[in-house]
Amino acid sequence: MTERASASPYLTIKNDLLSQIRSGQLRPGDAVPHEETIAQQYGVARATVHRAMRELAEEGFVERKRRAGTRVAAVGGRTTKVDIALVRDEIERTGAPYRFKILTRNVLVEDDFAQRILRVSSKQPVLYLEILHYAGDQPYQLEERWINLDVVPSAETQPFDATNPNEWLIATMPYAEAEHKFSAQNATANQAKALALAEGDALFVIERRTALDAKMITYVRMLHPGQTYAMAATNFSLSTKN
Amino acid sequence: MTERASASPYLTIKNDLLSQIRSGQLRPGDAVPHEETIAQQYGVARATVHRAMRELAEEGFVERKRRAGTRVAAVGGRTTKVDIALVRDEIERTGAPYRFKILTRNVLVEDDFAQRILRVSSKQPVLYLEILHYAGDQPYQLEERWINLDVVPSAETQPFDATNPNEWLIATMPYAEAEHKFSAQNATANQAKALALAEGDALFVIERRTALDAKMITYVRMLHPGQTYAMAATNFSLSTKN
DNA sequence: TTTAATTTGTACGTATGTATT
DNA sequence: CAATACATACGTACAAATTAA
Repeated sequence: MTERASASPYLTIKNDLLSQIRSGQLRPGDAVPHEETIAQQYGVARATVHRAMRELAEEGFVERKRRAGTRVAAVGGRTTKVDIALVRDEIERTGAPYRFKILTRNVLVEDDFAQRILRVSSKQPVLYLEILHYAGDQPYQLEERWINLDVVPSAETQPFDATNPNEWLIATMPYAEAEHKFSAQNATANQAKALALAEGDALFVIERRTALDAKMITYVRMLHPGQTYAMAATNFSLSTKN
Repeated sequence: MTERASASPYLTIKNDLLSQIRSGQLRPGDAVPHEETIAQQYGVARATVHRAMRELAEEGFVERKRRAGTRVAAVGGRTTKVDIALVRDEIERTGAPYRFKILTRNVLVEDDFAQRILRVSSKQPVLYLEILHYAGDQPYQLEERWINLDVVPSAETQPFDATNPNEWLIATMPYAEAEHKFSAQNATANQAKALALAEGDALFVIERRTALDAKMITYVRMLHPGQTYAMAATNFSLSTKN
């Protein structure tokens, strides 16, 4: 009930192999026939088979080695993809109106934590912000953000009234590299108050460090009520489209 | 300071474009030259350029439409990859010896929650397990697992003494499809006791539903102390190897 | 509405490079 | 050192989608 309409030959081959792997006809460790062999079976060029196999390898289903050939991968852990959407999109997708409020805003100099996390020297100023994002009247996310003013000096005078800091930063430095971490924390008194929770309630925390050219741009903690928030991982699956 | 040793032409092109996007020479919405144009610039075949562009599109950096051409993607949210390793691997990687203990084991019939979560009818039995995974003497993960005995009847008589249920299931049904969810919860009294925490402490929870051919195989909750556990997301980045 | 032009998407067959046995 | 099987590349061809005339 899965594989239908396999338009292009390379997708047909890819899906056929995937079915065999899933159904257990091909078990982990088993050898997959050579590209040339498969090409002849299907009456296609080797390049076509190659593409199917390359994608299966990228998605972790098979392992390929020159001379040794292709084998079904030993399973082990799983890899999933996670989308970290813009808060605004996330909220608006639920139908609720989005708004945000800046709770705290100040420039830190000689602040130990800021210096360490943004890897700046003691003289360099860092902008610290606390922002609360609402879904309608419900607090949805509390954002704690540090911005390296050495790299983005214009942030210091930005009003952040129409556009929130995250979206402003993205517009300013679109393709910086990001690194994420997920964890769980008990809400501090302050955090609980902002999010309308009780102190100690579990928070789902996303941390992000953003850098460009080895220079840290910003570090942000996004805190969500653990009861209501859950992050779904889109599962690697059968190759439907392309 | 990133692109060096760009072996193959297609990687050279891919990295060059990526640098231009990151540096801001190409901004979101900007048009990228046609494959043919780039091919001539680099003196390569169009297929070579095509591969570079296709991968950039897969990774979300550009958007391509026939006839309309290729443009740098409007940024929006970010996508990261998350590895959910086997507990044993995760623990052994820290250097600590791994062991596990089955705390609870019973067969549920007519259990509302089990029926709903595994989508089974009221007559079908479900195996319920609570397993504690240790890193040395420290409890590392509390696992709550439901197994659909209709699909995997042999689980009922499995001793699970040498191999833990997760690894046994993977060996039995290697390439089932999985769906993950991450969240934060406060520890119940029982959970806290098992994990040597205080009641109410924040837990980082990974939930997984595994299915094969539209039949649910197992549902599992993996609970971790929020203080010590953190999940890192490997960031999509500059195309280094292949 | 139909038709043509453009640009990406896939495929073919061949050739050569490269890691591994 | 040779043989093997994957990895990349070339040039050409045609299909499919989309825009413009």
